[in-house]
Amino acid sequence: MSVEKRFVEHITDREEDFSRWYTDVVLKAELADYAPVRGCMVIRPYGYAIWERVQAALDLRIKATGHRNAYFPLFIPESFLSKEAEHVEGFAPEVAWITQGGSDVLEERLAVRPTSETVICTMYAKWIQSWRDLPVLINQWANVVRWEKVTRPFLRTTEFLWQEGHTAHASEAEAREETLRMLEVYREFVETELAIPVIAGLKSPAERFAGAQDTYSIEAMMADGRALQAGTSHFLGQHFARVFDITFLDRDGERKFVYQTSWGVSTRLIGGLVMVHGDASGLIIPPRVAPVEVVVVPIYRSTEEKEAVARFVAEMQPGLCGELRVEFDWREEYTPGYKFADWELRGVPLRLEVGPRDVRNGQVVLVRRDNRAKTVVPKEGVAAAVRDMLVTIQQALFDRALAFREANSQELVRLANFQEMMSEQRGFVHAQWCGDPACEAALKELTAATIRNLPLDAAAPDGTCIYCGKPATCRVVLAKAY
RNA sequence: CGGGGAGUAGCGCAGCUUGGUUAGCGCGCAGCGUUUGGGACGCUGAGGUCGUGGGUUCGAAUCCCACUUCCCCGACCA
Repeated sequence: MSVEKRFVEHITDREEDFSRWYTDVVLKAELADYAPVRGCMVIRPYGYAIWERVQAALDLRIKATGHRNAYFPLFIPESFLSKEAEHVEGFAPEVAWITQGGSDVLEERLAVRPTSETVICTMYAKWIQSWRDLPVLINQWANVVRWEKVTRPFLRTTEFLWQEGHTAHASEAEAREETLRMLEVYREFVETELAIPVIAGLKSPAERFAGAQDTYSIEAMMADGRALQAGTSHFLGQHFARVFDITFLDRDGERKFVYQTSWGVSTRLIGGLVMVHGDASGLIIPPRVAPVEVVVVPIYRSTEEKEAVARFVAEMQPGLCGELRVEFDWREEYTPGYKFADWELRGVPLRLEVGPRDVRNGQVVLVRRDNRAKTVVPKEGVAAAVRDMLVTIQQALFDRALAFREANSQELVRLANFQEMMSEQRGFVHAQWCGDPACEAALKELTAATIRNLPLDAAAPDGTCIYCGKPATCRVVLAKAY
């Protein structure tokens, strides 16, 4: 029996059934639970604590790039949504409608926002008069509703939490710069805080956001080799400005339409976190977003031992608690072994064991969640050792995820090899493309994989389209996606 | 939205084919005692509108119809 198997009793085997493993972990680690409403979930305190850390870390970056938070209404009049044809068409199938308020049937239906472009644009038209009013850099943290047919906790739920940034600029260049700036903020944020390596790139026209001129995304590889879109940033051009009449008087005395962007990441990131770092024992949370960084598990038999351990822990406590998120597990009803498994399931990155032996030797045992490596450290150096180790774990998780992605990525030029790869195993395929949507659609039909994006850091194309064999115009990453 | 599977105690399941007394089992939960360095053990105990609604029947967890929710595989989306 493998080490993993010996330690795990209640979770579906990850290799056997990845989907069930995912659901088991989300439920058993108490990140979320199914709500009594179709497609909806309850984010439980532990899961919400992760979201709060994600929010805090991202909000800091959003503000550092000059944006401010605001809040727009949940309800959007139907007429607003209908104004931009492409936009409505894109969202129509998944909009929830309010037709009645109290006992009165509404004259105009209200959409529960699937995204807020239309309300925000309506307000921007009112607020923007002069070039002096630009740029407008606003972000909102909100819930949105999309009536999805198939739902899964965190990955796709009817209602989800996200942040949506909406900006307006005087020039195209400035708006394009903003679009890429925020994409880069997402890339850095996801890689630094969530330890998830991503590929930043341009979406193909077929995968573009409804109403956008260009859509960019960051794409991550899950442990089953499938891709997860972890964030998007859109250059909206003047589409919405024209429809919602957002104009300003420029320095040259001319009235012009603004250029806009929008960008967002959602609670889906938590699903990604689970699927990238988790293992057979459950969750592994990168230290920087972990609600609990270190769990202290005391070990004792007799009352005397318990008291000795308690004194020992109390002496360490000031050094630990100052800047670390620490949990002390003094529960009487569970054995240490149970607690080990319990906190591993919850993904706490570092465990600190203190038993009679450690008290005698003036030491503690540190156990890493990611590789279960044990280190004995003297009591005096505990806080420093813990801090160091958390940094190490954060990096190790990123490195492991990156190595996994590379091991499951291939550069392919022949269609047959692509089909073979997608049928036997999953992963990312780097290939070249002629840019014809017909080839893209045919590839999807053939392999179930889609063009995830056109990586920004890719070299210039120098070959032929993997499907039609004509000269390629770009390099793409293909994968089956969530 | 199409195809398949499922809903019985907090969780995992049996019972249903062939309707018939108080609907079982394991884990978990509560109390007490012994335990505690990788998911401890004993004893005692609590816990169920059998997903919801309707129908058939003297009688339904079991048979029939509708609805609903979840899971898996596809088509659509963050």
